[in-house]
Order: sequence, then C-alpha cells, then structure tokens
Amino acid sequence: MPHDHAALLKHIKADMPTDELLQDLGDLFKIFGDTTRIKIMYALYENEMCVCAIADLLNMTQSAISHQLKVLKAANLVESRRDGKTIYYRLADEHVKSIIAQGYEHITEK
Amino acid sequence: MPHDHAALLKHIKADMPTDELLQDLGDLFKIFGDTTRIKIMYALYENEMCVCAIADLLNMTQSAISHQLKVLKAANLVESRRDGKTIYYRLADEHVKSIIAQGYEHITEK
DNA sequence: TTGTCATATGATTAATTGTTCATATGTTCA
DNA sequence: TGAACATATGAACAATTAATCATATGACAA
Repeated sequence: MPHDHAALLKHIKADMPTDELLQDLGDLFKIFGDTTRIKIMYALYENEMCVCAIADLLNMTQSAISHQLKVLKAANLVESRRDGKTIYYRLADEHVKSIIAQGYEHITEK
Repeated sequence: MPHDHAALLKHIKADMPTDELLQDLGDLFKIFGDTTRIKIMYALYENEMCVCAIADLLNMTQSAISHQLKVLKAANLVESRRDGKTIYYRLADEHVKSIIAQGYEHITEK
C-alpha cells in the first residue's frame, strides 16, 4: 500500500495561504519573469523615464514598451505622471527593488 | 523633432547589468511565476517533503509535481535526498523564502 | 526474480503571452 | 484648426509552457 502522510499534510495545509493568494503571488512573479519588463524596471531603478527614452534605451518599439508598462502599472509596480505630451514612469514602491535585489543575489552567488 | 535624451541614456546604460544577467534574472522569476511551483515552495517552506506527499497536498498528479520539481531543481531552488524508494525535497536556500516573502508583502499591503 | 511502490521522463496538446502592425487618443504650438 | 509629437490600444501571429498520458527507471521485500 502507498505510504501515509495524512498527519504531515494536515499540519502543512493549515499553514498554507489561500489558493487565491497563492494565485496572486504567482501572477505577481510572472510579471517579473520577462526580460523586457525586468529591463524596464532596472531602467527606472534610480530615475523616472519617459516611454520613448525607455524604448531608445532597450532598442525596442514604443508600442512594445507601452504594452509592457501597462502590465507593470496594472500590477502596481510602476506609476506615471504626465508632463505635456510626455508621460514619465517610475517604480511604485520599494518592493520592486527588494524583489529584484533578492533575485540578483540568488543568481550571482553561485 | 523628437525630444532628446541621449545624456540620460548614457548614464543609465552604464548602470545596467549585462543582457545575459538580465535574462537570467527574468528566467529565475519566471520560475516563481507559476501557481503550482509557488505552492510547492510554500509546502517546503518549513519541512522537507516527498513527492507523493506534495502531490497529495496539492491534489495533483505525481507526474505534474515531478516535472515541476525538475524545473525547481534545475534553478537551484530545491534540493533532494533519497531514502529508500522515497525522495525528499527541500528548499535550497534562504533566497527562496526572501523572494516569496517580498512578493507576499507587495500583494498584501494594498 | 517478481511484484509493488516511488519517482522520472518523453511526447502531445491546450492555453498563455510578447511582439508587431496599424491605428487611435491626447497634447502642444503655429 | 491643422500638423507633429508622445503614448495607448486592438487584433493577429509566433513562441513558450504546464498538464496529461503512457511508460521507463530505481529500490525494496518476499
């Protein structure tokens, strides 16, 4: 017969966040899981930037950048302000930096 | 004429990590960007677990779990040890916990 | 060795997703 | 109001990927 781990499972299950929260967590990391978006976040690490500057920097089309900024904004990872025709984006909070920094440590330490 | 930001770009470009590193960083977060893998990592947060216990816990097939554990292991996010027929998996290091914790904060704080 | 349990793996399929292209919206200035 | 610039958006296509199914590998016990 298969081996039993009902006792362990009961304990662990009690400590697990809800499925909804775990889903949200996965969705959040999914946003970090794209090179273009990572590059955008790095570009905004120190300063705000306008869309066309980001596009120039990454050597990509304005449209592609704009689509990705929309994704980042929907996840509350960036914020924006308008100044005339130009729209400047910046990181929304410190979590973005912490998450990236932790990931950076993980891949550079080994 | 389009507006100019050559000076800004030059500065930012100098501070950006290499494309290869940014790619690796994206690849790392991609792994966190799946609910099943997030659940597995949460399951292993406190204790090691065997594959079938994880499958039971998440109510998924052994095969699906095994495939995902392979992905996690390839990224050095989990490690394993064999005890007879059973193979136990555990988190590889503290970065996994930190990354998850940062993400958790981001989504629960607003 | 044979049977059973635990895990791994390869191929396939369905679903997700990032970029492109064309175009729309919004702002400024002459 | 019209022209130019900055940005946003919708549809379509290509590429990636997670789960499934069938099967293989590995360990143990009788």
